[in-house]
Amino acid sequence: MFHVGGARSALQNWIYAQQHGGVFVLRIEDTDAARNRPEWTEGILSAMDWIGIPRGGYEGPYFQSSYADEHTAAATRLYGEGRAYYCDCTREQVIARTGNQHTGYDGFCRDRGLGPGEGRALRFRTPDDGETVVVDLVRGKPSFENRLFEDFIIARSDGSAVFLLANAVDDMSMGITHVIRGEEHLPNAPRQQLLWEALGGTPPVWAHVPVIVNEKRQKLSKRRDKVALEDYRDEGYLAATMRNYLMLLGWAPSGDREIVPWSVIEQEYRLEDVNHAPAFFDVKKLRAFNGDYIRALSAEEFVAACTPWLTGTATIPAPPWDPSSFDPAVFAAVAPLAQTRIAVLSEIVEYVDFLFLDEPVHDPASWAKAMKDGSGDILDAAVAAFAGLDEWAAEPLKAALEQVGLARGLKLGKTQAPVRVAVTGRSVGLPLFESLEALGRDRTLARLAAARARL
RNA sequence: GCCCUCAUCGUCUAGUGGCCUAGGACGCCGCCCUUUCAAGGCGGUAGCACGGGUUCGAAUCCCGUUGGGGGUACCA
Repeated sequence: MFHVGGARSALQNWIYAQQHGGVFVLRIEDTDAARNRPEWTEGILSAMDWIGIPRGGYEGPYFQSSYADEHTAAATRLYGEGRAYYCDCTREQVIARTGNQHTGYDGFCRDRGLGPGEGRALRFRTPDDGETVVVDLVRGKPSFENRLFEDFIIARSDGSAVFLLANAVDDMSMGITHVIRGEEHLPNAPRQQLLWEALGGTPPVWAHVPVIVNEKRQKLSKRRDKVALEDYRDEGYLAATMRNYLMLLGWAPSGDREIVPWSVIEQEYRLEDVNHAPAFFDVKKLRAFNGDYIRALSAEEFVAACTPWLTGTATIPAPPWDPSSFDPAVFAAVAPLAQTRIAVLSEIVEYVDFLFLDEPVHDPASWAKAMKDGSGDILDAAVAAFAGLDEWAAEPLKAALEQVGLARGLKLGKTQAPVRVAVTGRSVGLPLFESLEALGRDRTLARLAAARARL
């Protein structure tokens, strides 16, 4: 699962590295073994590749868990230098002493001189005064009062390092100069910076980008929101749409433009220009963008783009028809008509299913609406008119049905309704006569007759 | 609670003291086109959170209020 917020961060890192001749380093932060699976990495890499960050285009992936020895060594060093101390307090004991769940650690073990041992975690001795100023590309120079930091844990009682320490150590050894990530990490920046300094390094430049929120203005969460990039991909959002839209959250290219080639974004994107407020992930707008991107495809590209939904893949469900009855030529003939009608690729199936199914799926509401009195007469007349056609093509079919309507004082819009439902099963769909042409004479006539019999 | 942070149409944004009677996009509404539905064309709706300053002049600068978001784990 690759979170859309993560995708946005990756894109931002990728662009920043490109613009400054740097390299984007991908590190999988898997220090919490209980919450990580090696196989998840492949999903992330392929999702990144899909959205435009090719394998090989970055350094890594590195796995944080494989540097555990370095992390431990750093912890030991910090302890040896008196920058950290062991603590055997449980959370409950701390709360009992402070009487408050939110006040943080009270420094109880600071000067107890405890050595390593069972049930003892290592805490970093934070400065008692002064302030830590972080250089941040999007927010300027946020400063934090050191006395407000609790002595946070840097190594668990089993000796393993936690995120804060592991990151500082890895960032230093990997020569990280810029850390571009979500705003939720802003409070971590000064702590990590303190660690960098304690370890003798020069802290990086940070960039904390506002989070993406849902309609309730809460940070997009895996639990309640649709956040997996793969889900959007499988629904039929184009990669180009996705990366364009993601970069537009909190930022806009020059001029009154929104849908722009990736090259423009690569050229103009500036973290310094990113808005400071959280942005709502608006799927309606995403859809609209995707529709635009789909319409911009050439006929060939559109057909190719639809293929996964026409055949099914490991992650995209197979269409409702028998694979052997799918005819690429027939699809190619109607594809341009569908191109202006769908906003996500998965919708292609319902537009063309009548061509490949033995029987069209009859939508009850459409049937009820179209098959009113007089429809039997229209169906009969249509069968008669169509059957006598020399050439089975859209134009003559249209002319024939117009005649049927003319004889009854009906506009084409009215006359075509029962025919459409009889043949396609639905009251809305592709232009009717082109659909009939693609379906063929025999099947059209058979469906018309079958519908007539059902009345 | 405490710390950090933010605030332009419903939403995403343009705007960096006069070009703003605030521009674009999505959404929504209407009209045109039309074999359904789309697409397309045209038009409309709607906003500088509030209160004080500073200034000849403030959406733009300062202060406060209110409201939002993030963090506050032996998670990352």
